[in-house]
Amino acid sequence: MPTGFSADEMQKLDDMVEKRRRIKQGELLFSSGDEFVSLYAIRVGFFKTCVSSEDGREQVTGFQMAGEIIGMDGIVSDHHNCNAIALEDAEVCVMPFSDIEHLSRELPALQRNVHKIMSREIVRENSVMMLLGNMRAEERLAAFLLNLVQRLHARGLSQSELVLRMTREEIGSYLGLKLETVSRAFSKFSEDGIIEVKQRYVRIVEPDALKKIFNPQTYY
Amino acid sequence: MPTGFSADEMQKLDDMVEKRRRIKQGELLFSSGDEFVSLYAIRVGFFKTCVSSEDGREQVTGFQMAGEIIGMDGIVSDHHNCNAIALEDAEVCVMPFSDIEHLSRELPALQRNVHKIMSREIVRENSVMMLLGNMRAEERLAAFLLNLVQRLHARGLSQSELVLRMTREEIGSYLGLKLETVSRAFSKFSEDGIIEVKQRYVRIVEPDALKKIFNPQTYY
DNA sequence: CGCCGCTTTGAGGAGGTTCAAACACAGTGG
DNA sequence: CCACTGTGTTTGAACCTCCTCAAAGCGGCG
Repeated sequence: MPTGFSADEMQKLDDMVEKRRRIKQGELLFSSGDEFVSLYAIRVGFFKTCVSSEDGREQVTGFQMAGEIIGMDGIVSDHHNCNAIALEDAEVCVMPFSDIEHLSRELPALQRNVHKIMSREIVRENSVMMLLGNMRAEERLAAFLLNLVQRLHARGLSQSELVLRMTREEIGSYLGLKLETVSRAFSKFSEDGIIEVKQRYVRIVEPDALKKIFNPQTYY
Repeated sequence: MPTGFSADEMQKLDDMVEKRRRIKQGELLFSSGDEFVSLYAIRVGFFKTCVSSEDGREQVTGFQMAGEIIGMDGIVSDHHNCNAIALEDAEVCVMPFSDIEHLSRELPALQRNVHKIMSREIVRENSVMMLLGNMRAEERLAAFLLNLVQRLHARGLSQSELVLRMTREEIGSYLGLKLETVSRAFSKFSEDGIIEVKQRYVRIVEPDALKKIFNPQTYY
């Protein structure tokens, strides 16, 4: 949240986000069909969101980490349209959406923030569509790794090392690939000396090579 | 827009949407990088939105018709993140976003509406991700046709006949397929007697067959 | 230790892409 | 009026990437 609020306003914001909820690894924060009541701000932990078709196919629609907001899919129909699952033990702030709407009528900065968060999600999904529609397997994985490490770095973590919170299958689902294809791409990057991989641990040795794979043209 | 506004409120809404803009076929309503000022409500016509990567690949992110809102991609960064191109001569209402934010502080129903519109876009993009990540070519085209005809029907048009406003290439870009693959899928549906196709004209002869292709499980 | 979930690797196959050529249709101008 | 042109579409054949199926390997945990 940006600053620029008075003490009184901060108090109201604090009241809104006072409620916490813990979710253990593997448990659902909410699932498709649940009544929509609140948005959730992730305090600690790592989530995936996924939708499933009636015939049982699953699509991971995003991975969310501390500081990010989830649940906006529920606003349109007053019911959630995806599942949110904790990939590690997690804690969220429960923010009742009616409170958010009420408060953001008084606090233009909060209103603007809510709009930006939703717009950011729209833009993110646009770039995932680009990924899924136009890119080859290795380009997708390169983009995925670069995005993850960039977000982790913004949270004070390393920009070259990370521990994946999700399985190859979940990465594959997000990227529109099978788990074997993801594994092969990891192996290829490793053989080429671009990354070091050991199970969930990944170290990015040649970030520029990764960027070049993600976006070839820029480097011609 | 839903009703439930007083006469005074309606006047304010009218003032906000008074400004119109005409866009000829092939012209841009806005393009990536443009400063974000307004959302646009389509009054007449048909648009596509698309993003392009630095190496020139294009991804159509959506097709929008009369009654739908575009431009929400611009909120997050105060600059648009995609191009909006008219696929036929069109007219839009220009709705300055600062006015929208100002008014929606006074009108909870408007505020709620703005939130729903953005949430709807997020949910729509989720289902496109499912399409791109999990479905085969014919399933994608079936889903696309069913979605189009359903939206047209909601506007009082036929639920079995439509004239496509976009090329095979644009459909392909949206669905993550090449234009030849789209063409072949049309031909296949036509051979199977599911649809009749003549260039841009399409008649859905067997909607149930199309639904079955889109979602096999439901019909087992 | 031995089980279980996850990952890696290989071989073969399928769906979609690429390249190429012919066709349909609308608009233009002789 | 009709040939001419350009854009968009259809169809075919060869190819390539990714998927499928299968088996083995790794690592954590009871």
